[in-house]
Amino acid sequence: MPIRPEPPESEAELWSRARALAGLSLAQLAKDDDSNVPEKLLHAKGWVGQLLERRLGASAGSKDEPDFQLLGIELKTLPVDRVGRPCESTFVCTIPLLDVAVTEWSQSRVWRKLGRVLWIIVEGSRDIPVAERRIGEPLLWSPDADETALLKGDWDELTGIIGRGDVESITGHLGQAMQVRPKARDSHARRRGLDEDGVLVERLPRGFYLRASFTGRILERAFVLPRAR
Amino acid sequence: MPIRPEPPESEAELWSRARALAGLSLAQLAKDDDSNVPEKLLHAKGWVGQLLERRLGASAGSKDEPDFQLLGIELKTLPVDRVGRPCESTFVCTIPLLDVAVTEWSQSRVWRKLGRVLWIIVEGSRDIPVAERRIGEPLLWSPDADETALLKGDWDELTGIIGRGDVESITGHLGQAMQVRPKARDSHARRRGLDEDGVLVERLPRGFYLRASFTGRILERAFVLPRAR
DNA sequence: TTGGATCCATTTTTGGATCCCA
DNA sequence: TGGGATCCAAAAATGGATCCAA
Repeated sequence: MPIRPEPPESEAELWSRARALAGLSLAQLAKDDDSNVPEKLLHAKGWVGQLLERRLGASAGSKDEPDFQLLGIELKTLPVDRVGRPCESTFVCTIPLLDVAVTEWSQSRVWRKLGRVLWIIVEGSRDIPVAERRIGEPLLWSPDADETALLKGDWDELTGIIGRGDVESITGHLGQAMQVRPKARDSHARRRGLDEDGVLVERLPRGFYLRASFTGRILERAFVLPRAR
Repeated sequence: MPIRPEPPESEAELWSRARALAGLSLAQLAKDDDSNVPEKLLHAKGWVGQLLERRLGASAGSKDEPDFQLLGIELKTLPVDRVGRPCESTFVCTIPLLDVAVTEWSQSRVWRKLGRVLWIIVEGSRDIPVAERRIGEPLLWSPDADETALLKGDWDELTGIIGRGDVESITGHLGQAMQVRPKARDSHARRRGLDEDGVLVERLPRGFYLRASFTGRILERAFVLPRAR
């Protein structure tokens, strides 16, 4: 009897569901889900995220919409180390190489996804067995003015380069808060893109990712600084 | 030990392979393929075409290229009735609703596919058991001036309507040689298209098809008229 | 540390077409 | 009768991310 709730009908309902999970181990969540806890995440990289999607009633599937469609809220799990700092970057979305350059920031997939996010903190240290890792506090976040400016700045810089057909020159070093990195089955994967002359060519698929340093500051703002006041 | 040849390296090699199949039954082909002959094609609509792809060494898979990539030749099976007339229309390609209107005929997927076609005639009467249906003569065809003009005329008319956002007004009645018809899992399927104002909307996916009357004339030109001279 | 590489499940798309009722 | 509806297999794309060598 797996627990598979209907989509939450309000932000308050989603929030209350998320609060109720804080402190539970992944083993406890998996039991209610009738799914087996993998020993390692190497061959189950999306397992934690999908477990939480089911448990919280996310409804978007693989549609290009926020996970909670009714509420316009995106769900992201955020693995943290023992000190509470993110151990990984956070995938945002794939990059439509053909038209990202003619898309306005306000109409972009990045902005649509990041406008409102339910972060679920999860222990991510590799020396903790997956089953014993615990869910932390949830955080309902929208970027403030500073964060929005950072993201838009990176967006403009990176999509500008892509629009010039120079995506191959982009490395993960670019972007203060958000970077562009490969997002593919492997380094041989190819999708259609544009070269410097606007001609169709095959390119390695890319995605936008939030740097761990950026999500770390989000957590600090929410959990650390308020207490210090 | 299924027969799975390498792609043919010349038109002559492909032609010789195709000639060798004339007169064989589908059961005989299936035996060399280690595949079972379906009783009806209702739930195996693409079976004959894929059987011949494997047997002849087609290499494009589901890429947007001619089946014999090296040779620029498209493979099409053509089911005919007892009198040798096509019993079905022939699917050409799906229609990229977003950009077909700004594509030149000479750069179109239709022209790339139909520039050179290896037609394999197959008995298609429903009262002949699938296993007993026989392969007919192959035909290596390129459209002549008249056929090209017909196709380009239909292309210009149909893509013009689509470009105006009027795809919903198109029925299978339009087009002399080539028509536009639904190409989808069912009538509820939707893809992105443009409305009259150029706004993104969800539309039923469509494809280009050759009318049976058009492919019938191709066969007449190749097999009937020469003998009558 | 972290940028580049990779992994799984599921959905969507593509290419192969034929079915069937008004 | 043929235009609209539908069917399957396989490949590609998407959304979920973590791994690991330098």
